Formats: sequence, structure tokens, C-alpha cells
Amino acid sequence: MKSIGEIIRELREQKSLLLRQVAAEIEIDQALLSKIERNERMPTKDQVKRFAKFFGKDENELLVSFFSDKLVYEVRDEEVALKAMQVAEKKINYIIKSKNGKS
Amino acid sequence: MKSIGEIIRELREQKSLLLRQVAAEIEIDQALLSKIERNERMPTKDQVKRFAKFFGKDENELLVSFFSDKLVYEVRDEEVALKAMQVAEKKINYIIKSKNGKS
DNA sequence: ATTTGACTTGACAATTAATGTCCAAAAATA
DNA sequence: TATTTTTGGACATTAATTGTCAAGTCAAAT
Repeated sequence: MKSIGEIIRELREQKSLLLRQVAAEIEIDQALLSKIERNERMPTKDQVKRFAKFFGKDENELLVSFFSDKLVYEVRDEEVALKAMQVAEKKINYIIKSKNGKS
Repeated sequence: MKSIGEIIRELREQKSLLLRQVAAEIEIDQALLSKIERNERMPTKDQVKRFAKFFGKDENELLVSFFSDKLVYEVRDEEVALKAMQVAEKKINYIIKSKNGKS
């Protein structure tokens, strides 16, 4: 249940790399990477893909962390957060069904 | 499983009101209301509250529709949409637990 | 104690995304 | 066809997010 930032930091530490080294690879400012790792800034989708590639991690796995963080962020301090999330899930399910199984 | 826009349109039609009449009450441009009803624009949270009050609907009920729409929108055409939503729900649950039951 | 290297912080700039407005065009209604 | 309602689209405005830079903190090493 880790945030995208925590995951990235762990991956970096596992490889004993410095912020500036990873930042250079991903082509972002090291201050920005620092903020991303501490969840002070969200990376972009494209950056997440680059992290996945660089660290040899499954892209979709990281994208799930990334998007779930964004979703949580959207309703973080709303009273109806959980309910909204549950309804959203149903809506997504419905959309997916319409897309595929027409029958 | 209706969108916030559809709900608002239905409420307006049930009362046989014109766009301009409701728009005036809510204090928004009627073109904007038209767009909101057709999901071409999202209302703001505050506008949703005003709709609820004006139509005599439960505020939280409308807010759930509103936020769930926003959540869906965030991941609408992502492959990992459903998975991300499920993980987000778990994260929300976790956050709620931390907030309350400290045990 | 000073220097060095890694990381963090904060103010600000730049970019991107969303909402809001106006007016003309379309559609519906009388 | 005249009138009224609704919609479309371009543009303005505002808000939110990401990105940058320079200075600051902290710890380890010397």
C-alpha cells in the first residue's frame, strides 16, 4: 500500500543510487525528484514510465500506484470520499462492459 | 448510475424549468448550465451544493455523483483504470482507519 | 571546526488544465 | 415564420500543477 513516491525511493535505495544520478537518467531536476519521492509533487505519467523502464519494473504496476495516488488525492479530505470511490468503481465497471461485451 | 449532469437535467425537467431559470438561481451562465447538464463541463463543488439546496436534494448524494464522476474522469481511458480504482479504495480505507480507530 | 557531499526547502516561473463568458447558430415551439 | 430555448465554439479568466534555481540543513569525514 505504498505511494508512488515511496516506491521510487525504495527502488533508488535498493540500487544505492544518488538523487542526482537517477534524476539525470529520468531527465528531471534532482530537487523535483526529491519532492516526488516525498510525495510533495506528483510525477507525470510519462515520468512514471521512465522510472519503470530505468528500474526494470513492470510499467503497469507503477502506473497503478501512480493513478491510485491521484485518485486518492482527488477526494482526500472529502466526507464522501469512500462512497464516491465505490460509486466510481461501479461506473468504471459499467464503462468497461459497454466497451467490450456488446451482446 | 447517472452522471451529475444527467441528474441535474432530470431535476430541472421534473420541475419544468428552463435553463435560464435554474441558471439564474444558481448564479451561473445558462450556456454553462447547458454544458454541465451534458457533461461537457464539470460544475464546481460549490455549485453542486447550490443545486442540491435549490432542488431540495440531499447534498451528500449529489456530491457522491459529482466526485465519482471526477474520479472516473481522471482514469477514463487508462488501461489500468479499474485496478487503480480498486487500489485507491483500499488506500482510502486505510487512511480512514488511521484517522479514527487508533486503538 | 571546516569542508564536502547529499538531500531538502521555499519562492517563484512556466505550463497545463479547468471554468466561465459571449454571441451566433441550431433546434424546437407556437 | 416568429419567438423562445438550447447548443456550439472561440476566447478569456482563473486555478492547479509541474519545474527551476539558489540557498539552506544535516551528517560524515578529515
